[in-house]
Amino acid sequence: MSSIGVITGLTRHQQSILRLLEKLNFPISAQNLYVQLRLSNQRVGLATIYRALEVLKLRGFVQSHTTVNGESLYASVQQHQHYVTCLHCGKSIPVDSCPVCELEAELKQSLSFKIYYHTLEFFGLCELCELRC
Amino acid sequence: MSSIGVITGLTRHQQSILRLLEKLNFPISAQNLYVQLRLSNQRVGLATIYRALEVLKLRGFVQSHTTVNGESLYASVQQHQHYVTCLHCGKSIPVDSCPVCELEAELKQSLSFKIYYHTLEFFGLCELCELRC
DNA sequence: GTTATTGCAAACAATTTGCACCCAC
DNA sequence: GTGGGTGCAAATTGTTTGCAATAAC
Repeated sequence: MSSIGVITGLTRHQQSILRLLEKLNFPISAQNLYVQLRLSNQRVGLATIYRALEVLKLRGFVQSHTTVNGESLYASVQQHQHYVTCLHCGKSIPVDSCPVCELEAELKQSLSFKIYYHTLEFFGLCELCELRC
Repeated sequence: MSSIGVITGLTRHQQSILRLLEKLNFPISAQNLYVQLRLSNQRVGLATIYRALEVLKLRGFVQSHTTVNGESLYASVQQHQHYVTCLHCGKSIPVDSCPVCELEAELKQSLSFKIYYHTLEFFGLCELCELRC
């Protein structure tokens, strides 16, 4: 399901942030989103971005996770991409397959929760850091 | 693999924090760990706890994730427990099965990363919040 | 006109850092 | 004694809040 196109009940900033996240194919921080939007000459405040991301998360359009250095990264749930991340240097590489979707379908049946999406991430050490540690 | 018992190269606080996390069967915040340790009359500073958790994460003994309200929770990787979490109220319920371990084994073979553990979480709305939203 | 949204700056809170002290070896 | 480990307090930083100005309808 693509969310591209106008979605009712979203403000203009919420719309443009969602568009941008859907266009990007990698997770991005709020601060970085702020820079991007200002560069494309949109007059927007950082607080608005945080408020918009909050709403988009609550509505199930956007997901976030926290990096090794404590920063939150945001991405469209459409991306549905998983990563292997190095605990030491933070380097991430994408993982192609996802064994979770089947289970997700089951849970949607069996639980009273309405499930929007899932996150899956592998952690370890990359080749370089393994040598260094 | 149980880590209970003395692990070489860990300081006393790192040891006791790891023990505590292994004894608890739920994720806990650093601040909360601080309270717990002080209650069991250990003289320890909050900074030490953050430093210890950092080391334990780097060594692959402990994993963390961020709650809906931006707080980091820490858990022993032994727990290997996944959750469905409500985006609105933050309520979490555990998920029994895990379809990921097989893929993890594959990745360990095919990637140059040394993988310690994975995180998997489902997000959505619980029954109550779905009605309220 | 009325109401929700926004930008800005100030406030907040979790986490990190600096540094003197302490403990282990 | 020497080195790393530690507690405390101060500093930092990502995020949130208060509020007047602005946009939406």
